[in-house]
Amino acid sequence: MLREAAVALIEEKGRAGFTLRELARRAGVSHAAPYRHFEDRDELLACVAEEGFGMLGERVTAAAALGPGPRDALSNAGLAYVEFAVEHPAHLRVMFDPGLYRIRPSLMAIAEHSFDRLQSLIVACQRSGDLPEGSARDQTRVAWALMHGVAELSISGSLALPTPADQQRFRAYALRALFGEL
Amino acid sequence: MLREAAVALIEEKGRAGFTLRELARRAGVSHAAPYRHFEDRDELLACVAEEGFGMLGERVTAAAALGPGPRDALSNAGLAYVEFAVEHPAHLRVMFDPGLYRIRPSLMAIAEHSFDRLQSLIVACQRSGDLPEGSARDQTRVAWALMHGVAELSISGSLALPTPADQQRFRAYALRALFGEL
DNA sequence: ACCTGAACACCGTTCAAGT
DNA sequence: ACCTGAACACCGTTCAAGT
Repeated sequence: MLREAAVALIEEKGRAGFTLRELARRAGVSHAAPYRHFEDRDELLACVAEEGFGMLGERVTAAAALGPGPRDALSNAGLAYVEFAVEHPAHLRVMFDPGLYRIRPSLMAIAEHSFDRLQSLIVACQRSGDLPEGSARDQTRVAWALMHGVAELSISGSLALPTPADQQRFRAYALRALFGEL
Repeated sequence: MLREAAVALIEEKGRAGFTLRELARRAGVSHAAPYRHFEDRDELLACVAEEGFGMLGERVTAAAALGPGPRDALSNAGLAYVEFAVEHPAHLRVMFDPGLYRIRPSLMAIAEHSFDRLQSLIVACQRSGDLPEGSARDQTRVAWALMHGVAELSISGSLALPTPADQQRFRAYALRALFGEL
C-alpha cells in the first residue's frame, strides 16, 4: 500500500525529506504512478493524517475505558495520547502540520471529534468532583495542550532524557503530575 | 538583512514553502548570492533559530523579573513564552524543527541555557513552598511541556478559538490554571 | 570581498500515449 | 482502469568567471 510506504519514508527521512518521487522509486513504479491513486502530494499526506486521527482515537478511547473512575480515565487517555505520538511520530507530525486544515477542511471535523471525546472525559471529572466547575471547553483545551506539549517535546528529543527508559519514566511522571492529582 | 527577509518569507509562505531562491529574488540578487553569507539553507535557518532563542530568553527573563514572588514569576514567564510564540510563529517553528539539533549541535547548548533559566524559577518555587519537593529537572520539563503545548496549539490554530481576543483570553486562562494555582 | 550565469541533480505536476 | 516517458517550471548547490 502506498500510504504505508509513505509513513515509512516520513519516519526515515523526516517530514521535509519526504518526496513523491522517492516514494514511487521505492514502490518500483514511475514517478507519475502515484497520481493515479492520489490527487497530489497533499492528499496523500491528508490520508496519513486521517489514518493517524483514527488510530489515536482508538487508543485513547481504549485507555480511557480502563478506568477505574473518571480521574484515572483521563490520566490513562493522556498517557495513551503521548505514547501514540512516541510510537508514530510521523503520523503526529503530519496530523498537526500547519496549513493542512486549510488544504483539507474535512480533517477539521475529524480533529474536532477527538476533541469532543476528550471533553466528555473532562465533563465526567467535573461531575465526580475531580475537576472544578467551569468551562468544559477551556479545560479540555488545557488538557489537550498538556498532552500535546509532552508529546511534541518527547518526539523532538528536546527533553534531554538519555535512554528510552528515562523517557518513558518521564512521560508517566508528567501525565500523573498533570492529570493524576487534579 | 537577509535573516529578517527569511523570517518574513517563512511567516508568509510557511516553513515548507520557504525557498532560498525566492529569498534571493526578493532581495534583488542572484540565487547564488546568499551562499556568500550563509554556508547553506540549514545555516540560515539555524541563525533564525538562534535569534529566536535569544529573543525568547529576553522576554521570559523580563517577565519573570516582574514577580512579585516565585509563583507569579513562573506564571509570568510561562505566559511570556506563549505570547512570544504567537507573535513570532516562524521563529518558534524553526527553533523546534526536528533534526535541527543534529545539524547544528551548537543550538543545543543555547536551548539548554533557556531550560536552566526556567529551572531556576522552579527551584525558587520549591524553596518558597509553591511547588512540592522532588526532581527540579522533571518539574522543569513538565512546566516546559505545558507552555510549549499551549504555544503549539495556539499557533497551529487547533484550539478553534474564533477571535484573537478569545485566543488571548484562553492563553491567560491556561497559564493561570497551570502555574498560577500550583 | 562580493556577485553572476551556467550547470547539475533533484522535485511536483501534467499530459499524450500506451496496455 | 492503470501505468509510462517526456516535458515544464521549480529547487539547492557548485563553480568558474567577473568587479
